[in-house]
Amino acid sequence: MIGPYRWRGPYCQPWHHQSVPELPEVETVVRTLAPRLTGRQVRGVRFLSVLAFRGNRRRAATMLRGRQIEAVRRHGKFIVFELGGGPRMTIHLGMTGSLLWGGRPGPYTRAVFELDEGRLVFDDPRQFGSIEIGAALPDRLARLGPDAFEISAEEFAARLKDRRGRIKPLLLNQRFLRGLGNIYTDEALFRARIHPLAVAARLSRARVGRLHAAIQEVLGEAIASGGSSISDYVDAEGRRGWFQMQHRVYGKEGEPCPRCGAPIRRIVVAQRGTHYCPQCQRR
DNA sequence: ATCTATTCCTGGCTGC
DNA sequence: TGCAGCCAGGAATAGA
Repeated sequence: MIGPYRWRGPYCQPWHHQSVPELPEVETVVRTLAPRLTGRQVRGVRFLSVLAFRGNRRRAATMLRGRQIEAVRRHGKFIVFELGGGPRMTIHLGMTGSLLWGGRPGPYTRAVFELDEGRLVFDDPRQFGSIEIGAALPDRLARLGPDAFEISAEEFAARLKDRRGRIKPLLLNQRFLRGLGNIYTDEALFRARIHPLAVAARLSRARVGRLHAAIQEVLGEAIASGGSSISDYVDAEGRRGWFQMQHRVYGKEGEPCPRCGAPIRRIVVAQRGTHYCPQCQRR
């Protein structure tokens, strides 16, 4: 992995030091890649794994060949490639996906895009990521909720108002709000001092406001720390920016809460490891 | 609407 | 030391 660590595959550190690509990581990838990819022409595509692309790979390669990349943007956790005169392509990084500009294909490379200038390599050891092309795509993207980093406090409150589910599963639901994943959800709930199992509709106006602010704060800080090392990010060396965010609760079970000192607790919510301070985040 | 369980995958960790 | 088994989770899906 990255920074002070030598590349020995993506799992040199325990999980709680790992950043799964969520909104800020995808945003960083897009900001890095957009200026390099925009205007480039796809010369050819190789899919090195059956799982990387669900569908007819040969047809997909034909559809992509010769297309110009007109724009690269983020939609929630999806990376959207606007291709001239053709359907869109999306890449989702899943759990362990990464896109490397000019990278060399390695043991976990699932797809290689050869461009008129340069090359884009999609690595994904666990293969939870996916590449999609086709007509159904705009629909699928449109079904997602508003962007977690763009939604206003008013709209956020309005959307929460009649939801009877627990707050954490709701925040993870991409059709409710797009972009948050397990880690930043825990971090935002901690900052807002809200219990992950609190019923969404029953949160006070003040708490909803705090939660909205906490989400913006956490995502903003993470993007800023990712952005600060963008130039490093691009060389195959890595994802340094992804690890600069300091987690306060995620992966810190048993460690003292940075606010009150009580030991951080870990429970399972919606089949996800969930970290919170039982003292600061009351039900 | 909301909840739970299951599936996909693999490296690293645990425990015997 | 070796190795089986478990664990992590984004998202789709099925079923309650």
